Amino acid sequence: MAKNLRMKAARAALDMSQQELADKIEVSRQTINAIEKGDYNPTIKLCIAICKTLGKTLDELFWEE
Amino acid sequence: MAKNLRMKAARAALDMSQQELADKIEVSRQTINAIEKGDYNPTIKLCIAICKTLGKTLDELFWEE
DNA sequence: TGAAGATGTAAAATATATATGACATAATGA
DNA sequence: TCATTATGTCATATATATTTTACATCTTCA
Repeated sequence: MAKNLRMKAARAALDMSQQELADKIEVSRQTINAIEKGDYNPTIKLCIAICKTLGKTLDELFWEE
Repeated sequence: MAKNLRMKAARAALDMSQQELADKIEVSRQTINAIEKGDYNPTIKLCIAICKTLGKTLDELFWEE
């Protein structure tokens, strides 16, 4: 999978660290890191939690043409 | 998790059985059934494959308010 | 009737998402 | 210079998504 730069950008726009995002969603920092890096194929539930925390929708952060 | 009736409806609109959808995506029929039934927390990759096959987007089939 | 397709469901096995702990490096500020 | 924070990465362990096989019910059609 490719890097998720949209997620990284959305997080940066809120001045939030990977650790802060991980804490809010209650997952490990490594999970957030791996998703942004493109190593993981996260579950829809986690994606939705990330989207809500970052104020984005699934299509905005995770849709692929 | 709640039943995914939007997915069920989108599939029905294309007159596609769970088996046909499963074959196109290359997963088991039980996986499709479980997702529609709400038993599973599928991966984003699988959700995207389902969306593309059904002509919908992530927000249309999997977003939750 | 009864055969076949569609769906729901369950148990056991396998694949993989995620956690935990640890270490390294770069950037920043005291 | 040093301490701290943010990030990247790895190895091992655990939780859970998914497969496989199987069986049951319901509908529909020959």
